Amino acid sequence: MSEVRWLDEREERAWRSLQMMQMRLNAQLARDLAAHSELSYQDYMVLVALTGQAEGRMRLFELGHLLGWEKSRLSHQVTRMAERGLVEKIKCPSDLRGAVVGVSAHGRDEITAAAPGHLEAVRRLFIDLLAGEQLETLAEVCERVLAAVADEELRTCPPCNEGSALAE
Amino acid sequence: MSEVRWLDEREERAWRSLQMMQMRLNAQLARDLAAHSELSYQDYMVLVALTGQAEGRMRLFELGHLLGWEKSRLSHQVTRMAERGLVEKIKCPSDLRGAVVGVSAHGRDEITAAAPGHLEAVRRLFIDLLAGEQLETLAEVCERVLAAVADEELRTCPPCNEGSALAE
DNA sequence: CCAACATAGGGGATATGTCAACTATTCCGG
DNA sequence: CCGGAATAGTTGACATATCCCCTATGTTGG
Repeated sequence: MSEVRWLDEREERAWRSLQMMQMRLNAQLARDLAAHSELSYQDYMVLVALTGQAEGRMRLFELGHLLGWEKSRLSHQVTRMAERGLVEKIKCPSDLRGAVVGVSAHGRDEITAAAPGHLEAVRRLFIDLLAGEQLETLAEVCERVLAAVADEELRTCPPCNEGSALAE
Repeated sequence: MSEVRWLDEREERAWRSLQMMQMRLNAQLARDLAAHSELSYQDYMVLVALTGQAEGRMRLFELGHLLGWEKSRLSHQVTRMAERGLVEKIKCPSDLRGAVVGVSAHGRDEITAAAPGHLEAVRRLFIDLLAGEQLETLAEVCERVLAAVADEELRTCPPCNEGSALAE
């Protein structure tokens, strides 16, 4: 049980500005998307993932992995999108537990209309502000952190809660 | 009306990994906090802000600026926290429109108990994974983006909606 | 002093996220 | 071929966020 290592000035600055950026940037992009289309940011991400697939459709759990979403969130989201006619959901013939989601014609129209504006916003507020080297460093940082998080998710989530209770 | 400039591989990688990291890292930190304390991540942020103040209290709108939250969100959040006894809210004597929020004794206990564990998680999953230079670059990137977002917020939000309807 | 506007905050309706069951299949070892 | 574990997805309750409008004060120019 060692001393608490508080963040020093540089660490504090990086951590705080990252959190701030996340919140503000996402909020702004979401507002922008909402103002120029009928899609929420989440709708947009789902449609991007689907239209990137060969036939514009994929298994729900694959979509979940791709987006990094929990299955429950995805299920609710897809249900809502299906109600609005943005996607279609059918039972998977080869695995009766499963379902396949696909973009509908309407969904394609919406994403096609929204994508250029959104992309522009992403460039204006993010990509085009940064030098190539900064993008490079950023990606390395994110991937490093992502790996650590994935590692901890494994150790904490699925079959854990047993063996060694850390400090309880 | 120029061509759409899609993201190239490097840009795509940086943007995608950033979004992925945001989601996963925050989710993991929130889960960790929930598992080891009675506080949500949002509760934690409010309490950190308040305990950083001279008397452990501040005006609601100042807290809002500090956290970068919208007033409505903050109002709901503080109301809930007050119901749980984590903070106290009183009318501001010098400005009858306003309110002052302060940490309660219970709130102090909770954050004191939760802080070391959370800080450790932040180090384990983020800070300690990165070199000093990476932290430096990250902070610069975030601040640059933040400035652009703040700028756009000004031009888009408060007294806008008039003058030139973009494409409607 | 007053009218018009700005600011601080509240609150409801609704959209979305999270958690913890729960069902239906599929997979696997014997 | 069977029974148990794993997997895919759903669902309802509840927590939280956002939108938009409402009230009460302050502030200011005439």
